[in-house]
Amino acid sequence: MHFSKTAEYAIRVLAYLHRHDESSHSVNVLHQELNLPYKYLTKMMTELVKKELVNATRGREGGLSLARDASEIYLCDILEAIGESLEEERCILGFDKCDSSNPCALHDQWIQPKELIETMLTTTTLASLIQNRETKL
Amino acid sequence: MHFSKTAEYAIRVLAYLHRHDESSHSVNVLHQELNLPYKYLTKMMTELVKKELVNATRGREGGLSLARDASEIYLCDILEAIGESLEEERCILGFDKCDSSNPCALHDQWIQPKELIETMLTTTTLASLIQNRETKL
DNA sequence: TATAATTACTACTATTGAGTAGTATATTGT
DNA sequence: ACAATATACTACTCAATAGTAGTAATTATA
Repeated sequence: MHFSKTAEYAIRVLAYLHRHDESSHSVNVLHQELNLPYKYLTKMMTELVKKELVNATRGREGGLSLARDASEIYLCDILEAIGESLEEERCILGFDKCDSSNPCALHDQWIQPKELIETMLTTTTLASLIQNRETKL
Repeated sequence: MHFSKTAEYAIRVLAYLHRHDESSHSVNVLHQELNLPYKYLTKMMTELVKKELVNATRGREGGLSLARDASEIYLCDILEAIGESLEEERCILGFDKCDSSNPCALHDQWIQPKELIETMLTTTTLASLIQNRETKL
């Protein structure tokens, strides 16, 4: 019941790019500032570029920056981009079809936590993440 | 953001044992009734026996049954038994120390969903799972 | 006592997520 | 032009979860 490493990394990197959006940043800088594995990051960032969440410019003085306004990048967009969509329909016990008219044994108990998680992921933007105070990235 | 297969299987099996607690049931029966992989089940059940959630009797006419009253087996006990404890302290972004005085960027947003999940897992018992209506296992 | 039915044990294979290595390609400053 | 600094690509290794195979140990019943 937690995010994948990749999800952790992606959220932290994108939040960093927003918090320091005065310029672009190389993978090497992100690697050092956020203490994330360099090679793994390059791969992940290439993916985020393909999914059009991030702009990349090659060559000397190149680097990475957000492709959209931070107020328009939702956490669910990030998960989607790394191939971990919300799976809103997925049953908590793994059944193919599970709804209130044909529920699994855990259906009722899972409704509330599930909805809070979904609300959190679909309403939280990168911009809202860092507005109030200094937090760890 | 979902349970492991092992967690799904364990919850379903234990709920089944409760729902049909007039007798014990062999792994073979559980395998057929719940459509779970036989060999994988034997391994998992052996583990649940060691963790004293399940009683096993060997030999002909043997089988498996709940070791405690279903009203005293909480979902978090099941997760604990299969080696997936709640990790209440674990930070959603993976930081070692993360609390309200030194929060990660997602700390505030994660508090509510996290608490609802924990409440669900620490208050839901096997007995409460199946009391009202017929649900899928 | 032999047999069938059962759990328990040891040791594999398969798949996936995480991480590494090496190199090709692009861009900019000198 | 060239060197330095970037991203992009291909192909690995490593670790954990999921699942399989074979067999040993146990026990009730015929």
